[in-house]
Amino acid sequence: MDTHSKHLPADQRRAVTVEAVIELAGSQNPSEITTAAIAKHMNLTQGALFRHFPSKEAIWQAVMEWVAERLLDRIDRSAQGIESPLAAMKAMFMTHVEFVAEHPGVPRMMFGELQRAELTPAKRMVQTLIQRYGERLHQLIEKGKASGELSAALDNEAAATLFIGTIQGLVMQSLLAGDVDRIRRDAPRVFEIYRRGIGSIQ
Amino acid sequence: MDTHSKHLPADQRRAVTVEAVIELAGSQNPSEITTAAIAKHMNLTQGALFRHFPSKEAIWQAVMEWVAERLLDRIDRSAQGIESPLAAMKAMFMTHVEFVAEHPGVPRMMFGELQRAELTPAKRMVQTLIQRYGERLHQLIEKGKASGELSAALDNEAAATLFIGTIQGLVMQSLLAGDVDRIRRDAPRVFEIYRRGIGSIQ
DNA sequence: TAGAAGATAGTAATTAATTGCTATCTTATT
DNA sequence: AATAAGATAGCAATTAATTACTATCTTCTA
Repeated sequence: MDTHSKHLPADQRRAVTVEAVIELAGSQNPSEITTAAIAKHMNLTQGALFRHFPSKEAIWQAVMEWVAERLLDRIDRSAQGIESPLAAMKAMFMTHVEFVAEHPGVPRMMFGELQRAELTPAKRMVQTLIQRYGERLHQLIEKGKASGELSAALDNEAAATLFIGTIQGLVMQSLLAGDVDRIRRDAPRVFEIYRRGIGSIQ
Repeated sequence: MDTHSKHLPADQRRAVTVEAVIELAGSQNPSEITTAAIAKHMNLTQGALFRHFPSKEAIWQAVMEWVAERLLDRIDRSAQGIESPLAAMKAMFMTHVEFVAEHPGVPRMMFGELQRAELTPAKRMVQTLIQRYGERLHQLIEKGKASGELSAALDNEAAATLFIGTIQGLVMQSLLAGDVDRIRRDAPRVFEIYRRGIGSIQ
């Protein structure tokens, strides 16, 4: 890779663009990322971006597709082959946290996208991502109840909400502290409380 | 209120402005609220706003001051006189949730402000608000450990992070569902899991 | 296989629209 | 009448998108 030719095939250029946005979102407010900033970060002129995307909105959609694909794939693989539902949930949690620590702009972009009044393609993508995420959680929770690892009286929806909220809380703390690595350090400690909250035994 | 006179004293006009922003943030992306939209929502011309605020940044600072003042006051009063630390925490939680349900734009503005790269006055205000919020939590947690209501092995910081994250998760769910009232309905269910997570007994 | 022809990708400059802010004039209140 | 508050109109800067032109790569034919 890194052929020093400035000309890249369209699909590669699109991939580089997505990566550029995700990198930028790690260090600045996602809603303030301009097409000029994106282009500059990838050593391209602003106008050239529109050779590969019809609009800025389309860029954001591509970014969210990238996120949804990668995140779901990674959490699926992390839980695979783990017999205990609780252990699988912890693996999912840690993998998600690792993903977020690698790409701190991602959760902030997602939250920002959800805020939009209009139902943009990117927002719809975030919605289906979280929906699919929730399906994974519900399956594990049900399995956990059946195996007795999770409290039989557990409220499934609330447990799923709190699972995701826990990560959101970690993101918020890292924003407060201005320290991304804090997420990795705090994640196991916070999950331990969550685990006690949903588990059947102490 | 609602004196139909168009001329308002400066302090009242500032108060109305803050309320307008908070209302708008409840139904649209806070980062996309323009001074023109604020003015329109309060039946004023855009330029007139700058008679009362030196800059847009100053408006946001005023909003955050309003939020910090009200929120801290309400959670303080809600916990006052409650002997049990756990019960006090629940009261705080429910009061906070009620505040958020009344002003759904508030948590989204706060999160959005934390994302900014620059340290704006509004961002600084959010930081101190959350810091003070954390102090309240730490006190209650310590008291809860002493009284035996909370697990002695509980990780204070993690418990505080999760407390706020829990609310953030509820906000996210309401954004997904496009239904603010959902927050009120889900809050007790989610808190119950949190309570199990930090409590000493089942 | 050489090279013309076409397709693809990039540049630089420009445009239309938006936005925060200001200067000037008008109206209302006390 | 004096002053505070608001309306109107406009400026300067920013931003997404477009356009005319150029550079580079690919493919097909002689």
